[in-house]
Amino acid sequence: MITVELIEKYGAIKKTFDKNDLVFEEGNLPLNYYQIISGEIKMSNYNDDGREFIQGIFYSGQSFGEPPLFLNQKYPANAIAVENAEIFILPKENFMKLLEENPKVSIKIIENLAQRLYYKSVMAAEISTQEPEHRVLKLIDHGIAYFNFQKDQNGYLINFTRQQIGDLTGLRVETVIRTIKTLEKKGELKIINRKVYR
Amino acid sequence: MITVELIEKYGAIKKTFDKNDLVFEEGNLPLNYYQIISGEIKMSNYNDDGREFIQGIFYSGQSFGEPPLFLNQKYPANAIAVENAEIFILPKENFMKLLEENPKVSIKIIENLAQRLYYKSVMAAEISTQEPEHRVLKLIDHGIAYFNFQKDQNGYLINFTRQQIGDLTGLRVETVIRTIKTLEKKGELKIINRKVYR
DNA sequence: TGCATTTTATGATTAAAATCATAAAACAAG
DNA sequence: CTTGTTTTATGATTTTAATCATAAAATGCA
Repeated sequence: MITVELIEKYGAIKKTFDKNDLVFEEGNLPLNYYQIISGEIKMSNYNDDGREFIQGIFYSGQSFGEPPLFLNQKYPANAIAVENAEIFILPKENFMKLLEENPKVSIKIIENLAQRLYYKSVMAAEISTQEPEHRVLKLIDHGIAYFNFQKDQNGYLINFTRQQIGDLTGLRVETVIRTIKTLEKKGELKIINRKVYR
Repeated sequence: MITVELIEKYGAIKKTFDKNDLVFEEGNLPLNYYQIISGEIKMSNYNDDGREFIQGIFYSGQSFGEPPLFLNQKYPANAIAVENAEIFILPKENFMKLLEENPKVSIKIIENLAQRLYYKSVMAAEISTQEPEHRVLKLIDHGIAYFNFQKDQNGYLINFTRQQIGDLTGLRVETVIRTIKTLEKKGELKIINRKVYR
């Protein structure tokens, strides 16, 4: 998103996070802009009985957690490292200064927020009105376009666990397992030693 | 929100829409920036068996439909006038020119997108993991802060129909009616001749 | 290499919201 | 004022995904 040169010029520091480390926590006020150098970060909520909902998964080069930063509101979700990660951390004031002095970065931020809003619009409609098969397929097809799924001779490898698919679509893991099997029977996707291809 | 002076300077035209008129349709490519002068617009989807999901409701002064405009993607939902409305329509090229030449407007757009992303994050988590009472209350409390609910001696008047609440939370109208009654019994809200107060 | 944990899997049962049916009250339009 | 439509309401029934229980396979790591 923001080039290494520019973000470092404004005083960003690099920080490493181990797997399962918390980057920030639901309810806290935002102090920084975060941009992933390497690794994988998920943003998620837990309801009262511990059930998780994954808001999104972010990869190298992507930023996350900006909306509350712009609004001075508390984080609505947690950010957790799914695997070891290295992240640029830029204090809010420096970030705002960077934006002011580099109007083109604003456009990048807008495009990024627009992309995420688009994803949320599509998935919100899916989750609230569509049945499991439709939801899972939509998530997978979105993932092919916007998450970093790799294509090989079997098609696109959907490298999410059944649990992750459930946490992204609001379904329980058993339902996802059964749904994926049904979708395979219908020829919508392939299962090759437990991995899902589309 | 772009000032009347500025938006007109860049060639926006005013257009009126009657109740139930379509402003744009799901699947079409965006050509314009839209900003409401007066009236009320809803963005919503219909699933295969006609069930509606309302993405958001927008009021005077607010803009809508920008994400696909920035991304050159098809609209993921329809925009429909809930009541007679007047809207500024600014062609994409003019809008982009306006943004380039007025960097402060970019910040406004960012804040607006951030706000909508925040709402979607909160509601997505609600819809996928919370039970009806929790969902309905969350929507109402969000509405008090961000939709234009009026306060009187009974509290905030939630001027949504039960059907609208259902379409915003992914619940059926009968479920909303029963849920609201339960919430009243629990003292979370008031029902005064069928109107809901909080 | 062995052991603990995670992931995938499947069957049986349950619970909760959707669906179906029906109607009264409120509101809007002519 | 009358009539048609929308909104709110309630009871009975059904459906579907969640839950519960259990286990094999795969993976991670000490």
